[in-house]
Amino acid sequence: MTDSADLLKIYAWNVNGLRACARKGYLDWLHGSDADVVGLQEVRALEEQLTKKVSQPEGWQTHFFPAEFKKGYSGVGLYSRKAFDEVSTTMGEERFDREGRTQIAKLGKLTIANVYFPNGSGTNRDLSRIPYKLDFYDRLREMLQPALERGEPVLVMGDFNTAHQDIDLANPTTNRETSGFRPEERASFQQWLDAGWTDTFRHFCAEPEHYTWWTYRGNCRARNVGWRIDYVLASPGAMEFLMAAEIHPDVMGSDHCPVSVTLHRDVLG
Amino acid sequence: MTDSADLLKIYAWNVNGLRACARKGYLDWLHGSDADVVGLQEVRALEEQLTKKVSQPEGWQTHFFPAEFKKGYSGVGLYSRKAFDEVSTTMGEERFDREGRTQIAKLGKLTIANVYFPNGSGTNRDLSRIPYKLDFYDRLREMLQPALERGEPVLVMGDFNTAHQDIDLANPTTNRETSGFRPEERASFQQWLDAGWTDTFRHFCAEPEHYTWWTYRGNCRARNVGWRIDYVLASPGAMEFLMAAEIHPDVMGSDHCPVSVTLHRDVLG
DNA sequence: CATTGAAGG
DNA sequence: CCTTAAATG
Repeated sequence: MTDSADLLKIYAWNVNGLRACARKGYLDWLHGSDADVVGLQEVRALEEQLTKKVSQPEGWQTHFFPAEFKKGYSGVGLYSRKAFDEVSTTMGEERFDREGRTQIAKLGKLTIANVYFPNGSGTNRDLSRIPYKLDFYDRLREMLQPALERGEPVLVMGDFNTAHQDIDLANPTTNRETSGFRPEERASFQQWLDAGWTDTFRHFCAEPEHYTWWTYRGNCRARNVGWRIDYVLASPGAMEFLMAAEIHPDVMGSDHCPVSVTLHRDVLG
Repeated sequence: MTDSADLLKIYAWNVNGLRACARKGYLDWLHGSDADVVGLQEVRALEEQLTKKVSQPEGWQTHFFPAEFKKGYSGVGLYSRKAFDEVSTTMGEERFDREGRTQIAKLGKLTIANVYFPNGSGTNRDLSRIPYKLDFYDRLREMLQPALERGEPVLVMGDFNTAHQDIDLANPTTNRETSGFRPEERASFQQWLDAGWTDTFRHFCAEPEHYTWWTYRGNCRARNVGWRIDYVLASPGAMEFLMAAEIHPDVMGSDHCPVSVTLHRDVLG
């Protein structure tokens, strides 16, 4: 029998600007949540631009990794009730590291990669950033693969900016050529699964109409015209401890909603 | 005896972005007002960016003159219940005309110059735009002087971006070096009076603490820490018909408030 | 402390 | 449709 004290709940949320999200109640959500760890994407702020209540909330350990080449762009952040043993941010390539996209944290034996994968759309709504996005997918996967193969528990979570299959977006047909659902992007996502990672939400739920992002345009969220582009992937070593995977569409504050996994605490070793 | 049907009421208002001002009730003010003519400064929009209710309100004739070299910058607009006989916008120098600062309208014999005088502060909060501002003052004054000397009724109204005397701002001492109250700017304003123009508000009111602009910072408007930088100047030919000059500090929607003059309708000839 | 456009999403 | 920064006031 497992009671809640034995559980570890981990969230990933693209907040689309933490300052804006904070105005809409981020701290209420955080303090009221059952989260042990929260990974944010698109923080879009330097730590010093945040209020102290947001950057260092009572009862939480935080780490921020902003983009260094452009203010207000990208950026990831981690919150944990218990201090991480280690947080690293390098992918070994300056072109990835400078965009504030990746934090890899250790909590006991568990590795948590909090990631904001690149958007494939370039400056003029073109597809010019797709090669960078695919390279990023490859580099991170190659980086984490050894730990997976050693049987370690690893989570890769965040905004992948790709819907995997037709079931993962409301309008697959009209979006076949749209960045985020193009064949090469979907194939790149598939490579993670082929390499042994599990899409934790799909592990528990085969139903359609579960999305994590809705454009602000045209009232899409109310109509649930969305995309599932935020995921928690788990290595086989983490799957042994996986109790649940959820999407939280009722949590407001961003155009994305949080996603989560619940693990048995034994995953920490 | 003069009743209200014999009066002509003319307003000038720096709206600090007409789209923003419209969100805060500009049309309610306009339709509820006793204005015959309204001159706006800092419209900061092309006519096609305005809603039709704002750009062509029922019962009003309108003319807009935007800056042509930068979107969202400067721009003046005129509203009149009765059609103008003529509206011209050129000062004869491209460097002035391209910034959308001046409309000179004729209503019968009355000439109304609706003007957004340049701010003296340059890009880096420096004083680099003061020479341009002073040249603008000179050019417009020289342009209008012949009509004044012919005895015609002329009004020059709008945001002069200069407080004339100590009485015209809450903190004269600390602002002696600030653009808007520097000696050379005040002298340039004084030249209008020396040339025969009357500061209509001061004609009726010698009291201090009457301001037309308050910075949004630090709750200055509630504390009435402001500047009188919006004026209606009248030629001797207009002064003959002047009944009142007012400041309307209770009209909200901008960091400036409207100013007005009331003339006898005989000024139209 | 506001407004605006631009880039990015 | 929304966030952010930069220019401007």
